[in-house]
Amino acid sequence: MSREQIEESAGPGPEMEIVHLLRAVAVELGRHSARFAQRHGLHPTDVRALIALMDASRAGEKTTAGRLGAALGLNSAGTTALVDRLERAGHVRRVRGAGDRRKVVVEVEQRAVALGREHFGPLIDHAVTLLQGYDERELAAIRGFLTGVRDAAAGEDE
Amino acid sequence: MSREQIEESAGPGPEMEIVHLLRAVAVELGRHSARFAQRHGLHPTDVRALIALMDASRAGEKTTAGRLGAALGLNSAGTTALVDRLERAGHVRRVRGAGDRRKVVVEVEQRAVALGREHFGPLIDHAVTLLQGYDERELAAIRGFLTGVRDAAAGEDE
DNA sequence: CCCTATTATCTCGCCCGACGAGATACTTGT
DNA sequence: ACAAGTATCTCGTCGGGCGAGATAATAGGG
Repeated sequence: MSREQIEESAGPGPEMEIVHLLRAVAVELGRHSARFAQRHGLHPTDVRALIALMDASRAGEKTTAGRLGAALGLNSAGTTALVDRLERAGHVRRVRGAGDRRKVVVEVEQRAVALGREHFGPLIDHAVTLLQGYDERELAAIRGFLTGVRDAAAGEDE
Repeated sequence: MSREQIEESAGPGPEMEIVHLLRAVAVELGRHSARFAQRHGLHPTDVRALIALMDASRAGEKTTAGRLGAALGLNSAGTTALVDRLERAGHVRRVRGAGDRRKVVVEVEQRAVALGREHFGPLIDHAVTLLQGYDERELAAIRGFLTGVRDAAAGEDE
């Protein structure tokens, strides 16, 4: 076992402190989403779905029911139930595919976007303000670290 | 509306890019935990419980069933079921409280710690290696940003 | 020291999100 | 036009989490 590995597991080195900090951030962001969910009578999966839909929308892509379910790791039955819930709550609407009429495109209602902005806006503003206090090199470090961790977490297996 | 706010909502400014990056990191860390869960036949809640138990253990604290449930937002029935599952799978053991015999202390089995290290170790090593490439000022920026976001996400409401 | 109030956990019955299997509707290739 | 393939939906079931209440142990007033 190398010296570094011993330090990782045994002592709170300066790097490990940041690793735990990042985990804490992930946990708190999760809690923050959960509060949004509970406040609007949604389930965690519903929030994940809305976020996925808005991400796709921002990238200019249409999201079908199947693609949404796949992104969330649900099977077709669960996907139908999910879209049913979101539609019943007025957060999305089903639109039959124009070219391929088997498909169902799920579109986010403006009302849901507004609710999301209302809840996550202050936190985003706060983060942006924080970032405005750093210079280019510091921003590059933050960006580089986050990118590295994201890619490592995403690609590590399978 | 100020110039900054227009940029936040409308355009992908340099700050918003990092904000989305942070969210992506949170999502990927969640997926990574989910893979660990599925691989060992656990539910997301079980993983959260193990992490909470190990955090407490690292801080030298004994965790009772009640405290564990409160940390996860479960009621007593759910907590009992959770500890039942973890105990049946051999990840924890129940120990009757020494001083107060009503309490049940939940202790993590070494086997579970080893499984966790096996799964999360490589990712942690990768993050530590990344961090070793930055100087003090860059590390301070990363630490400062993460701390700020964590506190904002945790304290924003209620 | 006993009796009541309080605390910690567990048991029981229910709800509902997610799954597997299969039905239905539409499209594509021959 | 027909068979094979694809996208979504329906039905029955499983299981995590909840509310209500039972049980066991501690703490406090008389």
